[in-house]
Amino acid sequence: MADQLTKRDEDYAQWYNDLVLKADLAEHSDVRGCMVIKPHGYAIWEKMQRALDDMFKATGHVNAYFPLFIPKSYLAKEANHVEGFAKECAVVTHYRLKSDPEHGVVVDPEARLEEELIVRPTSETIIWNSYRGWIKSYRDLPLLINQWANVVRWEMRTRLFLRTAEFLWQEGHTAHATKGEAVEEDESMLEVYASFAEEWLAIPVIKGIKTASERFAGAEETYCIEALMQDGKALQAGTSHFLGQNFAKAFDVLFTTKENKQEHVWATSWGVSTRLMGALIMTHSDDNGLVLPPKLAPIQVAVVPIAKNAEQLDAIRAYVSPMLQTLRAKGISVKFDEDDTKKPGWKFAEYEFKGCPVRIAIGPRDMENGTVELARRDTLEKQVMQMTDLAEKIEHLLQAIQDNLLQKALAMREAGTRAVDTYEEFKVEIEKGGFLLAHWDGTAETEARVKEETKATIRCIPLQEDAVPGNCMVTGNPSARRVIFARAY
RNA sequence: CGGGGUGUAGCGCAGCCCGGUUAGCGCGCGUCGUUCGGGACGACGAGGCCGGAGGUUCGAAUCCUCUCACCCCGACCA
Repeated sequence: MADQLTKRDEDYAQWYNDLVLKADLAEHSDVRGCMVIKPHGYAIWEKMQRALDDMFKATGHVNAYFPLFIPKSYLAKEANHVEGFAKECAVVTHYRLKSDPEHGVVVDPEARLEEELIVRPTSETIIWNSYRGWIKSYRDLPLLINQWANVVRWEMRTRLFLRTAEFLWQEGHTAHATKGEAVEEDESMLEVYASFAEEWLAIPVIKGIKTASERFAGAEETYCIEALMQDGKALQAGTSHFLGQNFAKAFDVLFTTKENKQEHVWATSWGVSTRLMGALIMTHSDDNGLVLPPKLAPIQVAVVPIAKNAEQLDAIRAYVSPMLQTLRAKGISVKFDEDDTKKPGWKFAEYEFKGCPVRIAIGPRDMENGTVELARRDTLEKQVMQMTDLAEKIEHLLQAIQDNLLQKALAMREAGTRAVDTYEEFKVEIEKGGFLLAHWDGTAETEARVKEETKATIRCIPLQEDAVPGNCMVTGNPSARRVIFARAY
């Protein structure tokens, strides 16, 4: 892995950006830090949304929608929360424009809002303000709500999908009668994210908890899934926060227990964003462009006819149409690309850029032989195949590609994960990228020092039950278990 | 907010130092023809207030002043 990575490392950002553009997923907007998600990119996101939404529904959650604007006073109610987000909030101060002879259209100074509105960077505050009115009794609990929305965080520097000023996400906000139930919800949603990442995105992830310094602003515990990208950097792919009673207290959300006592409810919030698109792109792509797991590919099979004229095209269409019908009947999305303004070679390259898992080419030669030429995107292998039972073979092939991508990504992560025991060794190894498993004394001081000196952060304290005690690589003090260090996006 | 850089056709750039024909090139775009099993080729064509304002000069993309915008490196971050 190391070789493969260092090749790309220096201009990985450029490589990534070019790839997003070539694959026609998204582009930078003229609006500062914002992104235009193009149809191909959005189609992938929609597939993710649908899959996740089904998983949320299956675990008892329902969708709702809350306002984009948050009164400043709401945001301020939870001290840690506002402190964490204050530096990156877009603020609405006026509600009207007026025309001005000299400057065209200007903000009407008369129309200043009495209380500024914050464009939501996340929705805990506005949601908990509503929950106060919804939760009165233990009979109202648990409250399990998800929202699909956009949020705005005024980031200094942005990168397509990975960090944009506005991004799309889902945020779940739940309320529970007991701490145990809330923690259980956090863990179960983390599990949903982890299995979604592996089964759909074909990205293996490590489940863990964040250290205090990496924790969500306002949370008592932050659970996360962490993935390793091809350039050796880590990416936080999803989070699930145990909010304790912090928001219930800040917003006076009390319920009556069976014993007729008043208690604050326990809260969780959890989310994944369009950043998953970035994870998807960085995990599987190669130098020929995007590589999509079949389950998320808007077009799973592209069929390219090779015809010199309209008659040949008609013949090819007749030749393949039974197979196309069989594929479609199996729920496989197929595109028969008869655009005659593009040449076959152009289309081959284009479908590769866009990550289409399976491509089929059919020309006169195939019609004579009863064959097609089939190319798979993950391995770039091409083979001539008989038409017999082709639809079944393709169905299995799509599954095989899905599995292969996960295995490849897993192998990459395993190759990039190693244990280090001394800080000297750590400093050398961190330059090569990857996940470094090392002992840590549990203090914020040590964590900050490592970050300062090596740019590596503790990605998470893994949840796996394989804790072996040792001594901190920096201070030599006792450590309960190895944690995962990496440089991160 | 610090430190660097760039603004010339839809995109990517050259020209600027050393002022002087009608401002170029590649990609893309349009028409026609030949092509079509891995991003075809030829011919013709369309497209520019050279980021903006002021100045110097007979003459400014080019020199000077101011201004605006964007990009990169830091601080911040899902």
